[in-house]
Amino acid sequence: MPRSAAALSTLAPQGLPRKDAGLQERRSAETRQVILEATIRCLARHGYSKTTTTLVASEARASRGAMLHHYPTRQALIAATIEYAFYKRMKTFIATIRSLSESDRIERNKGIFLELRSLQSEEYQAYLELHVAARTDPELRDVFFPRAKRYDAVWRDEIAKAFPEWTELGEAFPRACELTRATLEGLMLNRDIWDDPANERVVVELLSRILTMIREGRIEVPEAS
Amino acid sequence: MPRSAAALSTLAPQGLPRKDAGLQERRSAETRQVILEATIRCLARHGYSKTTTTLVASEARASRGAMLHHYPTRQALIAATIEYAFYKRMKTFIATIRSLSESDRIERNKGIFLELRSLQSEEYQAYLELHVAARTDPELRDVFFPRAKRYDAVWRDEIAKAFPEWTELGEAFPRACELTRATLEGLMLNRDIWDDPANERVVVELLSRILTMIREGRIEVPEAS
DNA sequence: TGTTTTAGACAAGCCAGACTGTTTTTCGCG
DNA sequence: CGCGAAAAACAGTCTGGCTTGTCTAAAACA
Repeated sequence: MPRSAAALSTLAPQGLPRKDAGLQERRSAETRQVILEATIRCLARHGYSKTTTTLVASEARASRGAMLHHYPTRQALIAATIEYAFYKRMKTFIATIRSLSESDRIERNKGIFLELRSLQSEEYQAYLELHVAARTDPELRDVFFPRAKRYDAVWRDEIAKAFPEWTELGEAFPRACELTRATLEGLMLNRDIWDDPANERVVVELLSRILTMIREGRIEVPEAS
Repeated sequence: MPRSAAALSTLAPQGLPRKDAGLQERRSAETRQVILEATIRCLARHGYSKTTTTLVASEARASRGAMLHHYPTRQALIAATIEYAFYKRMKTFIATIRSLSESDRIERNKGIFLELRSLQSEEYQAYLELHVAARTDPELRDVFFPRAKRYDAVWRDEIAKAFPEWTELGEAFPRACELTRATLEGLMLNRDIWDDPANERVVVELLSRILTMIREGRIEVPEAS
């Protein structure tokens, strides 16, 4: 199976548990994973600035010394978490997409609902925290945005593979994807404020109809000028 | 002119400069405004957690003592900034909407582009910082969300007044508004990552076409179940 | 034994809020 | 009109708490 350069498999995080490995290495990798999971939880629940090395260690039930052994600085911890969080979210998202029946995927646009669910995961919450923090924190900026752009490329690539029937639409497809993601992310962002599940469902349903109409050519997507 | 309970005028922030007032009160109000502007700048440029009282004071060219005189705690400062930032952004947005020609407003959906520009203001950047921080900071949460919900009501009310020709669509109009805002906010959120002005324009143009089709009844908006 | 992992203490730095002192404005009252 | 006290605005210091990264030492493992 030929893989594009931006495939998900090209960026599996390093240093995580593998079956084949000495006892020590396995133990070490396990600790690292526990720490990364704890970091995601802290980011999602307490925000970026309150995700201190102390808090992460306690959340991971590890000593601070142990943590700083695996991730010498907070930066290193955050960098590893960025990769881990994105990879984990993307992997389950893709897997779920692949498990859809053809009619669910094509006619009922179930992908939207999966994306919406993916945006509710702790991994995305953590990702959003990092994203917003990166806008104003120069150090984090350098760590976050290059990775975020790579992940975006992976996302587009995997989506294209998962929805082959859209490809004949050409540029209309990526634009539809951007529209979808922007809308869903915006919807999630305002969720606590609008606070109306019924209306939210209607908007998502509306988006679904719009996508169908785009696919059927009943809404024309403009070309870049 | 009868005003609805949620009109913008109902929540003009207190304690800001007025022409009629004693010298002391005027001076005081001026200082407060300078401080609030500085806070917005700090939030937009450095983020919530780095917006310290010290930084704000220096940005406002005021002493820390002066600042703590007007806003005894950081909480108080933030609360005042929330109100000020929203009011300021909303006011210029509404004013710009009102200045549109009828054809720009109705046929060309210029409102979308104004909203998009509004989302690029420092006031919105600050607002986003506060919003995201409020999700994880319990104290800020109590201060932010009640206000944010009030502002949302104001926004809906003012939009309804500014686009009278949509009202006959009934519930389709607020849903279209939510779709628009979600999409534009999501677009702004991903701006640094997607980083492609041409594509962004296309998506906005697509959104514009969608809105036109909704208004003309060519896209049916589902009802809440 | 030698290396990896875990544990915990320490110093340096920063921030919020409390505090004291200073200057400017207001206003009552002769 | 003008003087003096009260109040408001402004300035800057101090302390306690928290965080980070470093460092030493012990424990687990190969």
